[in-house]
Amino acid sequence: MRPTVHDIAAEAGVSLATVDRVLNRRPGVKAATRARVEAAISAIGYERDMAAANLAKSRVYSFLFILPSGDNSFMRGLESRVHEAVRRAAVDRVAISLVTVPPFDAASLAAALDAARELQPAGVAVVAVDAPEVEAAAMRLKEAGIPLVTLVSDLPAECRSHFAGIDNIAAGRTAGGLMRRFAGPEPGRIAVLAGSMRVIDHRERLEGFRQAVAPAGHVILPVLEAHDDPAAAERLVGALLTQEPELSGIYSLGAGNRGLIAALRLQKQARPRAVIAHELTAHTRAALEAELIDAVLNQDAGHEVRSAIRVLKARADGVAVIAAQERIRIDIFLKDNLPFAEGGDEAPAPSPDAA
Amino acid sequence: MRPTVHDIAAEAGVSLATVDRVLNRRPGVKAATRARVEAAISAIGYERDMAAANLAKSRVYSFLFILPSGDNSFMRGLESRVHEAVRRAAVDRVAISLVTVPPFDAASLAAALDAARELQPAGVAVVAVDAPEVEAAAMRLKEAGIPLVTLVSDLPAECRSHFAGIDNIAAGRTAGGLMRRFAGPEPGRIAVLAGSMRVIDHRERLEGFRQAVAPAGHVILPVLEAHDDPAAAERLVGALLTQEPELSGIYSLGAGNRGLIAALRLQKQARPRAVIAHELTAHTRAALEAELIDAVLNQDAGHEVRSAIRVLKARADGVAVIAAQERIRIDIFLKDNLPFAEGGDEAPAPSPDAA
DNA sequence: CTGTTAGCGCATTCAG
DNA sequence: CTGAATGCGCTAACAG
Repeated sequence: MRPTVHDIAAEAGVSLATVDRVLNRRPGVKAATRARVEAAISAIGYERDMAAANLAKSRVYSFLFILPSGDNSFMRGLESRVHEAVRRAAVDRVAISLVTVPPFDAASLAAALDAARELQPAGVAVVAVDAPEVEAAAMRLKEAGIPLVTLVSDLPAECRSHFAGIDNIAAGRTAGGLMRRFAGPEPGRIAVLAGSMRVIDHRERLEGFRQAVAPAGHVILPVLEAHDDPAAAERLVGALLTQEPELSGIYSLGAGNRGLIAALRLQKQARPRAVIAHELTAHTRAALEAELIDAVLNQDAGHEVRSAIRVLKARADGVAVIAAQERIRIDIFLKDNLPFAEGGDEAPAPSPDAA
Repeated sequence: MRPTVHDIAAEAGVSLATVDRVLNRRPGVKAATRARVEAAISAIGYERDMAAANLAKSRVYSFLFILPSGDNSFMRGLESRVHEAVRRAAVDRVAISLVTVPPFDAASLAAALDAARELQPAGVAVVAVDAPEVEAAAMRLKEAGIPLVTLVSDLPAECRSHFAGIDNIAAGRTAGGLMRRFAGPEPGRIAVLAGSMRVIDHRERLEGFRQAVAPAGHVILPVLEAHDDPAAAERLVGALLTQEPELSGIYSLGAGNRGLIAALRLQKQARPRAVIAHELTAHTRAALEAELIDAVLNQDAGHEVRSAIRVLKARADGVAVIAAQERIRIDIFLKDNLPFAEGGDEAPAPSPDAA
C-alpha cells in the first residue's frame, strides 16, 4: 500500500489538516512543524494521489483553446480535433472552451489572450502569431500564473511554458533530404512555394530546406509567395511550369496546396520529378494517391491537441510530463504508408469485469 | 455538475446499493427494479467517475509484459521503455511486472502465457511468436477473461484483443516506395536482407516491398537470411557487395543491422545507391549520420508500451480508446529528421497552485 | 497556529 | 431482494 496522508500525520505527530497545509504550501504552519512534516513526507516516500485530491476538490481543469478562423484545411482539421477532445474531456474533469480569431491578426490575438486572462482558466493553448503585442499579452498571462502552450506556431521560449508543434527547421531539412534523393543525382532547378515569409514557421522551413539542398548543387528559384491562397498558388505554379519545363522539384512549405495540386493536374506531362508538400489533408492525400505529389510532411493535429491538454494539466498540477510522448513527430507520408482516413474512436465490447 | 449515483437513486426511487448492483451487473436485483434503475441512468445521462470508483475499490491494475530475451537492440530498447513505464505506473494505480522468455521459442512463450493466467493479472502484453501452441495459450487467456495485447509482433485477430504495432505490409511498401525513388529511374538489382522468413513480420514486409518495387522493373535478388545475427549479416552482405558491384539498393527488413553496417563501412566505395533498414537504434542512428544508410523505418517502442497499457486499462474498464492515439505510426527517419537521443522525462517547475 | 469533522463519488460490508 | 452505514485518500470549512 502506498503511504497516505494519515501515515505522514502519524509519522510527524500532527493532524491531517496540518499535513494538508504543508502539502499545498498554505500559510499558517510554524516553520518547525512544517520541517517535521516535510521530513516525514520524504522519509516515508509519500506521493500524493491526484485522483483522490481532485475528487475531494471537485476540481475541474478549465482550458481555453484559441485558433485562427478562415478556411485553411489544416486549421479546420485542428479545430475538429479540439472538438473531439471537448467531447472526451468531461471524464477527465477538464472543461475546454474554444474561440477563434482572424488569422495572422496580431491585435485580435492579443485581445483574445487578454480576454482569456480575465476568465482565469487553468491553462491556455494558442496557435501563435509572433508579434510584439502577442508576446506582451503572453507575458501578462505568465504573470497571472496561467500556463500557456503554443500550438503549431511558436512564440519565443520565455513567453510560453511549452510548444506543441514540430521543429520547422528540421522539417525543412527533411524536405530537402527527400528532394535531393527524389530529384536524382544531377543538379537541377527547384521551386519553393510559400505562404508568407512573414510567418516564422515558413522562414524556418525554408532555412532548413536550403541547408539540405544547397550542398547538392541544386538551384533554388526565387520563392513564390501565395499567401496560403489556393487561387494565387494555382496561378503562380501554372506560370512556373510553363516557364521552367526542366524543373526538377517543387517544395510547397505553406498552405494553399489545393492550388498547387490543381496546377499540377492541368499540366501532368510537365510534372517535375519531385513534389513535396506539408500537412496531410483531404487534398494532399488525394494528390499523393494520384501521384501528383510524392511526399507529404505532416504534423499530427490530434497528437498536438492531446499533448497540449496533457501538458497544461501537468503544469497545473506541477508534475512532470513524459518528454518522449510530447515530442511532435515530423511524419513523412508517401502513398505507401497513408493511414486509414480519419475515423472516430473505437467501440469496444464493454466487458463486465475482468480481474 | 455531472450526475452521480445519488441522482440515479433519487430518480429511480431506490438506494445507492441497488444502483451500484445494476451498475456493476451484479445479481440480486428484481428485473423490474433493474429496469427502473437503467431507465434512470440513461434518462439523466449518467457516466461513472472511474477515478472515484477506483479510489473506493483501492483498485490496482496488474499487468504483465512478456518480452523476448537476447541481445536484439530493439527488444532491449523496448524492455527499457517497459521499465520506464513501471516507474511511472504507481501513480496511475497500475502495477506492471515483466518477464522474458527465449526469443522465437514458442514452447517457452506458451508456458509463460499459461503461467501468467495463473497469476490472474488484469491484462497481459506480449511480443508474440505465431505458433499453434502460442495461439492455444492465448485462447486460454481469453477464456479466462484476461485481455491480451500483442506488442510489435502479432497473432491472429481472434487470439488477442489488440495489436500494438505497425502494419508490416505497409512498412514493406513504404520501404519499396523509398527504394524506387532513391535508386533512380532506371531498373536495377536490389538485395533483401531478412532475419528469418519464418517470422510473419518479415514475410509481410517482404510482400509489401515486392508490391512497391516490382512495378518499377527492378530485380529483387534471392533473399539473404541472416537470422538476426550480426556476424552472419556481415558475411552475407560482404559477399554480396563484391559479387554485385552494380547493386542499386539493399533493404534490411529484420534485425542484425550491426553486421550490415560493418560490411558497408568496409566497402564504402561499393555502396549501393539506396540502403534502407528497420528500427532506429544506436547503430542505425550512427549509420544514418555517417550516410551509410539512407533511411530507417521505425516503430516507436515507447509509444507501443504506453499504448499497450492504455488499451489494457480501457479493456479492463470496458471503455473505448482513442483509435487515432493507439495507431502506431511507421516512422521514416532520414539523417535530417532524427529526434534527439533518447532522454528522460522533463522536469517542470512545480507551480504552487494555478487556478 | 493546530486539530476535528464532514464530505467528494463510489463500492461494500452487514442488517433488514 | 433491498437499504443504511462505513471508508478509499484527500480537501475544506470550522472550531479550539
